Amino acid sequence: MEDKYKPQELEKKWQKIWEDKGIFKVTEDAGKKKYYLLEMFPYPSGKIHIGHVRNYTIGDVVARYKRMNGYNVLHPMGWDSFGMPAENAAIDHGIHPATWTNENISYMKKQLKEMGFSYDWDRELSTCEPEYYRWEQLFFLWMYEKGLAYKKSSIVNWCINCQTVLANEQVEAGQCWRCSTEVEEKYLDQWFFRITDYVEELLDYCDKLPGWPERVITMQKNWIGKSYGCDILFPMADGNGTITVFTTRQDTVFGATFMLVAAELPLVMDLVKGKPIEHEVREFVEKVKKQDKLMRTSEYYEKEGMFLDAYCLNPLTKKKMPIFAANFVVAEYGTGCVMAVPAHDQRDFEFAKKYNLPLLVVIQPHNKPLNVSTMKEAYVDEGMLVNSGQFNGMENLKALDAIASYLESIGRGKKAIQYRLRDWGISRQRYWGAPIPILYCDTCGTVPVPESELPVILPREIELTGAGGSPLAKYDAFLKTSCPTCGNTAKRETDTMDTFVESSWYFNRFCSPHCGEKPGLDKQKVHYWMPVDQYIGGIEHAILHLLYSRFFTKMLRDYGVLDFDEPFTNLLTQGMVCKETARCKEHGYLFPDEVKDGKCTRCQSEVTIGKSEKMSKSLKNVVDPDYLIKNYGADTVRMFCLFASPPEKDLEWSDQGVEGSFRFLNRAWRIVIDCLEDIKHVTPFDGSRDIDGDLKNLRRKTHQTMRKVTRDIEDRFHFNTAISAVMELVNALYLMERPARENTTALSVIRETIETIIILLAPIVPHITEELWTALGYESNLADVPWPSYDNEVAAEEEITIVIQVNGKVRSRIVVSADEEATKIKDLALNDEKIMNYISGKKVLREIYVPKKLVNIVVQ
RNA sequence: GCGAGAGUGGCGGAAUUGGCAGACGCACUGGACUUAGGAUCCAGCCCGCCUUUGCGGAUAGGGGUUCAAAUCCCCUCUCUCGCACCA
Repeated sequence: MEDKYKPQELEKKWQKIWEDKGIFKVTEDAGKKKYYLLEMFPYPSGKIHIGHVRNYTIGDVVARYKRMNGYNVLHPMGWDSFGMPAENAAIDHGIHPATWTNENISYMKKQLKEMGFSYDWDRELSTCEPEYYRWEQLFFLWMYEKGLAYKKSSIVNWCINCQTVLANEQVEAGQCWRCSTEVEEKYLDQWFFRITDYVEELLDYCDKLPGWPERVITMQKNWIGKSYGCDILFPMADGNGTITVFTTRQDTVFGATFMLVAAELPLVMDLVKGKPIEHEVREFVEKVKKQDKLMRTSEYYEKEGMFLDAYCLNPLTKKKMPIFAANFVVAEYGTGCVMAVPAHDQRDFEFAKKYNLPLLVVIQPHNKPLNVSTMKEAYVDEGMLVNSGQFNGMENLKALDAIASYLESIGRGKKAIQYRLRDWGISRQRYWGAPIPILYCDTCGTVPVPESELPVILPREIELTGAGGSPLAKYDAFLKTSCPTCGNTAKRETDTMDTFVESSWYFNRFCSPHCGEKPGLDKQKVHYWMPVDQYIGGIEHAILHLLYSRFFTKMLRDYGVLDFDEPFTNLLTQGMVCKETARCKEHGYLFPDEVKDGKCTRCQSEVTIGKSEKMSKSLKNVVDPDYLIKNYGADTVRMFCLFASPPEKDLEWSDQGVEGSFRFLNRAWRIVIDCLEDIKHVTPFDGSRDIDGDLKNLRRKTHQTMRKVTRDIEDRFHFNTAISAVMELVNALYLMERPARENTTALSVIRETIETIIILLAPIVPHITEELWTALGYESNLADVPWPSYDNEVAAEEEITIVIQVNGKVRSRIVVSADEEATKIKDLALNDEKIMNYISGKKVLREIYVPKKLVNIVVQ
C-alpha cells in the first residue's frame, strides 16, 4: 500500500480491472429492478469538453449509486456522429467527414475511459453507420406511406455566391459566413414530418411527466402554443374570393379597419399582378425577405408595409378595409393574414399612425373613456364593447364566445384552435447525413425505395467544396438509379435527414444495439429497459431534441414497435459550465495557457480579465480535460464538477477550486492510511456495545452523514451538499483523539466511520475509493457493495438549540433536551436572563413556538 | 423582441416546508511543525461601530404580505438558455 496518493497510477489500474472483469456489462434480468440511466450522447467534435465531463459525471454518480442500491443499471454511450462540423472540416482541411468523425470518436472514447465512467461499451453505437441509419430509413418509409412524411415548399437561407443552403448559424449579420455575400431567402421543396398530427397528445402528456423540471414543461407547452380563437372570412371587395384570418381576439372584429398580409406570402404578388404598383411591391417583398426574421417581428423594429391597391370587407361592419403587405406579420403562423385592429393592438396602432389609417374603439375601459384622437398607444386590456352592433355593452371576454358563434351562424367564420408548433422540416441539402430513401422517376413520380433495398448507403467517394448545392446531387453513381416499379432511369433524393432524427430514437437502439432484424429494435429488450428512468443533459435541449424524441416515441408506438408513451420518465437539465475570459490588446481572446502572471505570453502586454461566460472555443475560456486528468486525476475532476454547484445551475470553473478538491482527496487518503494499521483487525462497530462521549458523537455524525448523502442524491441530485457532508465527517475524524491500540471498541467505531466515508464517496470518486476499500482488506468490487443504511436512532440529536426572538430578532438561545415539552420551552424562554431585559415592562402580545426551532415573543 | 430561468461575503456556493443568513470549499491572515514550504495540522475570516460582553446593517434595487421573508406577491435592473438548418 502506497503512503502517497498517486491518482494516475491507481486510476489506470482500476480502469483496467473493471474492463477486464467486464463489470459494467449488463443484460436483461427479470429478477432485478431495472434502471436505465442515459446522458445525452455527444457530437464527436474532436475532444471532450468540460460540459460533457460534467454531464457524464453526474450521470455516472447516479448510475453507480443505483447499482449499489441493487438495481440492474443500463448505462450506455454512443455518438451522434452525423452533422455539419464534419462537413466543414472536410471543406476547410480536405479530410473526409467519415475519417474526421471516426478519429474524433476514438480520441473521445479514450478520454471517457480515462474518466472512469461505468459505461457498457459493448452497446456503443454511432449514428453515421449504415447499421444505425438503415432503421431510420425504414421508419421514414413507414411514415411516407401514412403521410406522416411529406414534401412541401419552404424557405431556406441561400447564398447566391456559394450556391448553397446556409444553416442559421452560418448566417452572420445577414451575410454568408464563408464569403460575406448577402444571404437571400429561397423556396425549395423539402421533406417534413407531420409532428402536428401528434400535437394534442404531446401537449396532454406535458401534464403526465411529473419527473420533468417544471420550466422545461412550461417551455414545451409554450412552444406548442395552443390558442383558442376563430377563423374569420373577409370577402374581397371586388367579389373575387375571401381572405381568412385566425384571431384570438374576435371580440375586436368590429374594430378591424385594415388587413395585413405577411410580405412573403404568394397572395401578395397575386393581388398586385398587372397593377402599376406591381414592380414596387415586388421590391418591397424582396427587401422584407432579406430582413432578419427575429428582428422584424420584434416590438421595436420599424413596422413597414405597402398598400396593395386592393380591399376586403369587414364581415360585420361591411366597411372596406385596405389590404397591406407588412414586414411584421409571421407567414408561418395561422394563415399569414391578420385583421388589424389599431385601437386595441399596439403593432396595428403603430402601423395605422404611420400610414394614416382609421382607428375605431370597440372596447371601453371602465375608468377612463378612450378618445381616438388623443390615444398615444393601443388599449389592450379588458373593458366593455362599444361600436359593436348587437354586442354593445358586453364584457369583451364574455363576448369572445358570442361573437364566434354569431360569425359561425352567418357563415363568416368558425371557432378554431391554432398551434404555434409547425411541422418538422427534416430536409438538409448536405452530404454528412442519413440519405432519405426516395427516388424520382419520370414515369412513376415520387417512389419510395423498397424496404429490401435498404439501407441507402451514403457513398464515401465524394468531393466537398462547400459550394454548388448538395454534394450528392453532383455524384452520378449515387444520383442515377433505376425505378423499382417501371425499371426506367430514376434519380435519388439527394437531401439528407436532419440530425435530430438520429437523436430521436437512439435511446431505444441502446437496448438492442446490434439487432439486425427489422425494425432494428428487439421488442423484448426494449420492453425490459425502456422508458429511460433518468435522462440527463443540457438545458439548451429543453425544447427541440426532447420534443422530437417524444414525437418519435409516440409515432413508433403507433407502428407497434414500442409499448410506452413517453421516452424519458425523469429529466435532469444541467446548467452551463462558465469561466472568465482573458484577452490582450494585440491577440484578442487568449487560452488559459497563453496567460502568465497577468501578461500575454506572446506579446507581454497586460491581460484584461472579462466576466464569466459559457465556455466556448471562440472565447477561448476553455479548460482541457486531458491536462486536468494528467495533473490531478479523474477523481479530482469528477469531484470538482460535482462540488462546485448543484447540477441544474451553471457551474463557475475555478482552477483553485480544483486544487481544493484534490487536497480533500489527499486528506481523505491520509486519514485512512494513518488509521489503517490500527483498524485493520477490527470489524466496524455494530451498536452491540454502549459508547458515549466523543465516540458516540462521531457515530451520530457518521449516521447523520449517511442520511444526508442518501437524501441529497436520492431526492434532488445535490452532490455538492452531499460532498460537504462527507467533508465534515472527515474533519470530525481528524479532530478525534486517536484511541489506544487495545481499545477495540473505539477502533471499531472509527472503522465504521472510515468505511462510511469510502462507500459514500464511491459513486463520486470510484478509483480512490476502490483502492482504499482493498486497503481495508476487502476483495469484492466496491461498485457492488450495498449502499449503507443509516439508523435514525443513532443519528438523532439528544439536545437541540432553541432560538429565542423578541419581535423577530434573535436575542438569545437555549439548549434543551430534544424531547422537551413546548410549555416548558416557552417558560424557559420567558425567564431567560437576556430575554427579560428586552421584555420587562412591556406587554407580551403573542408567543410563537416553532417546534424544535424557535420561540418568537411579540411585545409592544 | 417573445418564451423560460437565475441574481446571497473577496470567490464558488449552503440555508430541503416562510423560522438562527453565510454550512462546506477557495482565497486571505495568524499559529504549530520544519533545513525548507507553494506540503501538512490547528485557528481566525460578511460589513460597520464598541479593543470584550454587545449593538446596528446586509441575500441585485424599490415596494408589499407576515409574529417572522434569501424564500411568497408587485415593479425595476443585470445575466443565462431557447427561438424551429449548431447539436
